[in-house]
Amino acid sequence: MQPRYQRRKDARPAEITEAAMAAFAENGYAATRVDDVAKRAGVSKGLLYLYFKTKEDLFKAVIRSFIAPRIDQLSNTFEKSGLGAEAFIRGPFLAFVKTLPDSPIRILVRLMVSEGHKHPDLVEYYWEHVVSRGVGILKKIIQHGVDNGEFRRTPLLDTPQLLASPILFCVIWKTVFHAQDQLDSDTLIETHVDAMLDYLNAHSPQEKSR
Amino acid sequence: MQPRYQRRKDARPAEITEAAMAAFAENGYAATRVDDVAKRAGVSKGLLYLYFKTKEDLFKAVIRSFIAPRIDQLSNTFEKSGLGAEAFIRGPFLAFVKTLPDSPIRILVRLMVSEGHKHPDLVEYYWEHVVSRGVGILKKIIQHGVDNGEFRRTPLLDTPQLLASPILFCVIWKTVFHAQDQLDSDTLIETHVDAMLDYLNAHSPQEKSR
Amino acid sequence: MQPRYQRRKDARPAEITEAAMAAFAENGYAATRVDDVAKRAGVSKGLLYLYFKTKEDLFKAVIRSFIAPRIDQLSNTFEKSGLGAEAFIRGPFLAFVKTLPDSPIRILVRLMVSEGHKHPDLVEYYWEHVVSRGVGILKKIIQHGVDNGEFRRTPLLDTPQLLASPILFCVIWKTVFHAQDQLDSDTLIETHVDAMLDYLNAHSPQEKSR
Amino acid sequence: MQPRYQRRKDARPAEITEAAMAAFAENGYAATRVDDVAKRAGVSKGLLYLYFKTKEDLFKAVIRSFIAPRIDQLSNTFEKSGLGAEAFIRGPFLAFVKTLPDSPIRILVRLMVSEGHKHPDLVEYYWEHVVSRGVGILKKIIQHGVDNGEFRRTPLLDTPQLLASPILFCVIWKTVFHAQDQLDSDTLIETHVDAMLDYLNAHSPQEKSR
DNA sequence: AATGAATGAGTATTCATTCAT
DNA sequence: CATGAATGAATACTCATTCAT
Repeated sequence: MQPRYQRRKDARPAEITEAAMAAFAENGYAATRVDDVAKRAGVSKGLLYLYFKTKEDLFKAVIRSFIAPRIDQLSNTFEKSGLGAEAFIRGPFLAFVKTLPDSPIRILVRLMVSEGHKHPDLVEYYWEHVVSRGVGILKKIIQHGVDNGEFRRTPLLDTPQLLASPILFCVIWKTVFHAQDQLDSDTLIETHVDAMLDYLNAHSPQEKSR
Repeated sequence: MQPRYQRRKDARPAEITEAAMAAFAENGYAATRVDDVAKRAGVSKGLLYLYFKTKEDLFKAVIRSFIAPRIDQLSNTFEKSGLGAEAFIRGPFLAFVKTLPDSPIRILVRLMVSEGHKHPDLVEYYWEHVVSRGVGILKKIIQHGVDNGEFRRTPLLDTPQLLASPILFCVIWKTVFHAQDQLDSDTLIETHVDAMLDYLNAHSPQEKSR
Repeated sequence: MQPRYQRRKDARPAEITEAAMAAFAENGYAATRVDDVAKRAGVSKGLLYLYFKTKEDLFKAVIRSFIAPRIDQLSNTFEKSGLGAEAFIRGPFLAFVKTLPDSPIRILVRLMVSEGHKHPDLVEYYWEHVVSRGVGILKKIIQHGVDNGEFRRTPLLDTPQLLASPILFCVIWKTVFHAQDQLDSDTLIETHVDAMLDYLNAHSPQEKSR
Repeated sequence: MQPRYQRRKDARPAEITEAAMAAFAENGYAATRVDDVAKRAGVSKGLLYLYFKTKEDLFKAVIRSFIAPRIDQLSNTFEKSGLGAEAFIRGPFLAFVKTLPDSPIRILVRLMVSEGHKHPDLVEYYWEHVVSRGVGILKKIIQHGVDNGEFRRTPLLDTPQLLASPILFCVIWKTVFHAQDQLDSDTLIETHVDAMLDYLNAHSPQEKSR
């Protein structure tokens, strides 16, 4: 009958979720009004409640919409690339990582920091699906470097997230100080990676006592 | 039980501010009820409003109470120490930095990330009084190392905050994933500093062309 | 009992305004609770705030609802009547004026006296739309009487509101002393008009030196 | 011991009452804060409550402080003057009446109109001590004029307050429209008195049927 | 499916009043 | 007498949620 309506039916949840993402990103959870989300999505409040039972429901849907399948992709890329650890880090890894500070992940980080406390299940969810896997991949890469003689055995094997730490640093810095400072995140990240690789390289002559 | 009248005008603001700090840290700005802050402080709502005109006022007082005078202290320490750059970084700097991830700064960071958006003046305040100064000190130390031949000339001169980036990383990580993971922030920070110093050291034979 | 949903968007504002008029009339602005207005209107507080952004908004709407279009009507009546000034004053004018002391204008007067101070824009509004026009009509009538020889030239041309002053007098008197005294406002007003016309009449032989 | 203190002790209530009068005049009863009154009076809130048990108490004291003993004085003046009714009205009465619209009575009127409703005892008090007596004096004067042949018998004998009605009119007008219009109350009152006397004069040839 | 009028519990803020000092 | 810190009840206003249409 009314294809216009039917065609949109499937898209509705996503439309609302996107509007909500923008709203939550701007104001945080508590300060975001459901009314506003509905208005942004061009939908009535009533309809919104048809798709999401509560405001919290909507919030969770927003957070979940961030699942980064690229994490697994990164893992695959590494295994299929046949590259050495350093080459992979300097190549695909660095390229990927440099895109993050200006990606929508900023929103996710902001929301997790602000609201994570109240939604432990979401934190758990992200930990399991994204973060711990990411850390696992990093560990695998470093281990691979050690195994094939590229890298020394360093404490980085126990805290591989150090390799990716500048991402979080840049995201936070940009989120908070965007008005005060234009951080050159590319350079910062590259420098960090350079330093890490120096540190990891087995041919480095210094004694790393600790 | 408690005497109704305590007549301790001077201590009150600090008492209230501390209670508010705890409350804001737990729930964020919007989700914190003034009523609760008053209760925590063992004070009536009315009294709270005698000292702070609005909830926002209170919030700002909390944030401002974080001024880290230790920043300047660090600067002084460096200049008076007579230590070389590396020695200073490995010594007093590292010691100081390792205390941060578990200090109340966690709260500050959380609040700045969650609510900074809404209070640009506070962000500005912190930028001016704390962050930009901190960055300045880092730069001065590195520059000193370059000047006296300890360090190579690297991009770290332009993004000195990289030296301190793990602090923010650890704070965020612990804030969000305290239930999932016990991050060994000491090791992470030490490893990072080791790596940075390797990278900076002039005697390092590699070409850092980048 | 009452259906929760009445869906009568159009009538709502007027219903609320009327309830508010009664409440404000009874207690004045500050002492009227929005809750009470809502209750009187048989409506929830929330709905009230859907139509009026603030309590002051509501107050202004109430005051504005008093616009007396009869003012202009009076002017037209005079011009179309073809009556002489005295005949008009003794006829339509007197009839109209006698209705006022017991009309809802009492409320308006009370509110303007009590709250006018705080709402200068409302006073201005009424001055412009009602009072100054009313004074203008009075002046026109008297001037007409002078022009066609009915009336002498008297100071009433400069203070024509004197002709209508008993209205305000009666309203105030009744408002304040309703429990102490039953003022016969009809007689008072008629007497006043009689006196004014005597005074105005050109054939009156006395010298008005003043 | 402390004559400074003791000397003021007696004056305190009056000082507070005056400050309160100013405050109530500006804002009305409900919108006046006891704090403000105390501050205006240069006194602590606690002391204020030592003299006046409640805010309402204070209000009543303010209102009562207005008792116009001049009312009785006017009555005496009339009886001792030996003047005829017209001469008295044109003389001492007019002079007295013309002072009123700009006297503090404005405040009293405003307060009675705004708050009288809530304080019937005050209204009663004023009715008995001031207003009904004033009306009585007016009636006596007019009656005297009738008795000695100066005046005709008119309905003014039943509504003698008409003679004084412009006072109230001017007070209200000035209170409400001070920003819009500079009413020449002297002229208005004089004109009104002229007209009333014309009307009252027995030698006036017209038939006053009503 | 879609709307938006209607609800009411919840929150910031004010201010008369008290009372330890 | 005098103070002003302290209280808490009262009140304007918001917003998630419901439901007749």
